Amino acid sequence: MYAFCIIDINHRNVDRSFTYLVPEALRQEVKPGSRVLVPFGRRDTVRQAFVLRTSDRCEVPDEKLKEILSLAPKAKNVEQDLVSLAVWMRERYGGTLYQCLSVVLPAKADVQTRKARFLVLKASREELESALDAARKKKYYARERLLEAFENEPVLPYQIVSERLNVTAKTMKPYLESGLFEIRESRPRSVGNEVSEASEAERARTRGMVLNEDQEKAVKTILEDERQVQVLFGITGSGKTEVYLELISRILSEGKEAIVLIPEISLTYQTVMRFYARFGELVSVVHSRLSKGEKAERFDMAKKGQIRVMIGPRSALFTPFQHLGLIIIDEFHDSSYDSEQIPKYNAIETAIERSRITGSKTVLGSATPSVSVYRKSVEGSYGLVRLRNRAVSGSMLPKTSLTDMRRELRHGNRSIFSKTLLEKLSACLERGEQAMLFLNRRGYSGAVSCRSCGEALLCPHCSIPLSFHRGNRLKCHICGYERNMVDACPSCGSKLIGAFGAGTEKVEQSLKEQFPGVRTLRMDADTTASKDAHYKIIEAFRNGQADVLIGTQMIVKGHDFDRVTLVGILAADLSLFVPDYRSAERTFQLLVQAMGRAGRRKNEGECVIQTYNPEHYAVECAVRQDFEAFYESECLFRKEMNYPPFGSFIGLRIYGPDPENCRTVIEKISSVLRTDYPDLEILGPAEDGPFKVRDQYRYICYLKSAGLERLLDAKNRAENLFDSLCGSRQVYLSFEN
DNA sequence: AGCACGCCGACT
DNA sequence: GTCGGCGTGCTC
Repeated sequence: MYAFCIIDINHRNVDRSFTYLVPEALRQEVKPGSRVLVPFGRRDTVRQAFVLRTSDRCEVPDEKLKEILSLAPKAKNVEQDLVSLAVWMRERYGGTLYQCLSVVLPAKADVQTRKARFLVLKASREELESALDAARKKKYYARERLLEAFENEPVLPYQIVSERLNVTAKTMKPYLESGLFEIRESRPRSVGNEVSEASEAERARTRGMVLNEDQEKAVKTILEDERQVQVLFGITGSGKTEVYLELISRILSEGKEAIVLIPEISLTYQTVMRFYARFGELVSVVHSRLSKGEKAERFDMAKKGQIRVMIGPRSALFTPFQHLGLIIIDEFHDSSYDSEQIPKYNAIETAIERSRITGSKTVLGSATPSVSVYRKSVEGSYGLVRLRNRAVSGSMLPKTSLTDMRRELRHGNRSIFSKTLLEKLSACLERGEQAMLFLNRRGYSGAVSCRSCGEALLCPHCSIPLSFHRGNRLKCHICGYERNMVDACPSCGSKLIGAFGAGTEKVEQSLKEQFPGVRTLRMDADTTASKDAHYKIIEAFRNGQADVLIGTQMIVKGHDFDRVTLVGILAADLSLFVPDYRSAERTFQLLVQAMGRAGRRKNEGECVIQTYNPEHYAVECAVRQDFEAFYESECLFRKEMNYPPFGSFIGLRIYGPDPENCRTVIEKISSVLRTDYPDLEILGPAEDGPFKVRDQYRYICYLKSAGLERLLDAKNRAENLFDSLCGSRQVYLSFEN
């Protein structure tokens, strides 16, 4: 028996598996995940190693192999759990263990053991307001936040204040220097009774928060049900957060800790404040803008138990809590839970694995659950809890109308807006209410092509067409390459070249033509490039500085705007035909989320969905907000195609600057896999779409099978082959799910 | 990471 | 002639 081991040395040069013989006496105990001691190197120094997997076959000649010495005396601490998690991630998603470990384990470098700092408000409320008003003239826009923050609690952790989210220490500086605040090194409990009274009052208010019947039942079921994973399926506005808060509170009272994952985009100051109001300084936040040191510091506090609730996107999953009791993933269908970097891990799967290792519970919350997860709860392997009603009484789901743009075209309407949408927009603006227009394409229009020869203008670094933007510019939406618009076709010289389709820029322009004087804000990748832009646009819209917010999918996620009563979805089908088996699911989710933005409060909301595919089940079910019907139709399709959850697949991608090298490598790997894994369905290799991205040529090969296990076996084989085939040549390997 | 092999400058 | 610089490469 052979054991494939990772030596416990954090360095790329030794970050590959080494094969050891398993002595007879250890056969029972040596299994994937166990820690062993092995002789390593010329000197046979004794080192710890992690067993990745065992096998009765190996490609290294026996005479080179050494024997495992013994099991490592295992120190059962959280580090160990996280290492196991990294081992699991490496097995599941590929890459090197070094890469997985660096994602999972907090950066050891520059951990400053600074004391937590607290901001104490010294001034009266009036003084604060007038000082903030003065500062506002200098474009410091933190006013409302600060007022809100210090309303109930004159002492707040500096990190929470300075960090609503995009407001940096620099922005805070003028306030700090104003003398309004004092910074203290530790929580000033002795500052005065009024401090603790105020915070106590606030706590009491939220502690005694009354859950409605549905919420109460949800909490009870989630806590009492045996199953490790619980799906919380609640329509938009049904009050999932209250359920989270109550669950956390129960978990804390058992002496355990909780992690709350939220999509990066909805990590707003309000979200954090709701948790802070309930749990005070036990709550902390991590997010991508923190420096390594800041993040390490917070993780360190979590490890020591000074922090017991961690909120953050994806990476907060790796908070080194010692007594983890609960992982909550809000809006778990969100695509930000898929990492784009190697290891390309999925935070849902990884959270479930972490909670399995630690014996804690995972709660997956969404208004639009993914088909794969929902199926597990239908099957009964996950628990399912529903919130069927909106928590704010009186608020209801928007009245929705579907307009067929093919018909509009037949009636001579060639504009981006249907007649219905124009009428409703006009009425909405007249009432002085706000509207949101959603279009999943940025720029002015789409591809630029020649009407004479049909050639499209491609990005020189990526094999996709350039998009036309305002100011006669062409941009690549993958790599950001930019150039001026051409006046003749580079391939045939014809002057008949033009751009097709409409993007958010064109929507903005057309809207201004239709409604002169309308105040608009546009939010897409182009307007949110600078650091605080995202936040500024949202705030400006919230404060009523615009009538219409136009944007790509980033406007539909989680933001609550009280005064929005109309949502227009300009092209519901744009996301429908992207080559991904989940495109229908994504479209359904996007539509339901977008519709959920209307009528969040007492005003009744309306929604207009424009589409060229009104009969497609994703569109049709979204209009009726009928998740079950969508789920049934989608399952038929997935089953037919053997797509998840009815079958598994892994995409094996080889990429690099030289297409020939890549092709040779992927052909070699796929041919070996074909002979060694005749039971797997192997598609390709073929050029990936797009073939070239940032000057890297990409080939892909799909492995399909009923279960994941054989696929992971083949994946390991592919990695070993890849290592022996190309050491340091510029060819890279990654896996897609 | 460690450690060995290895090929060029100033020292007993 | 040899001690020692750290560049390169290997560790099952």
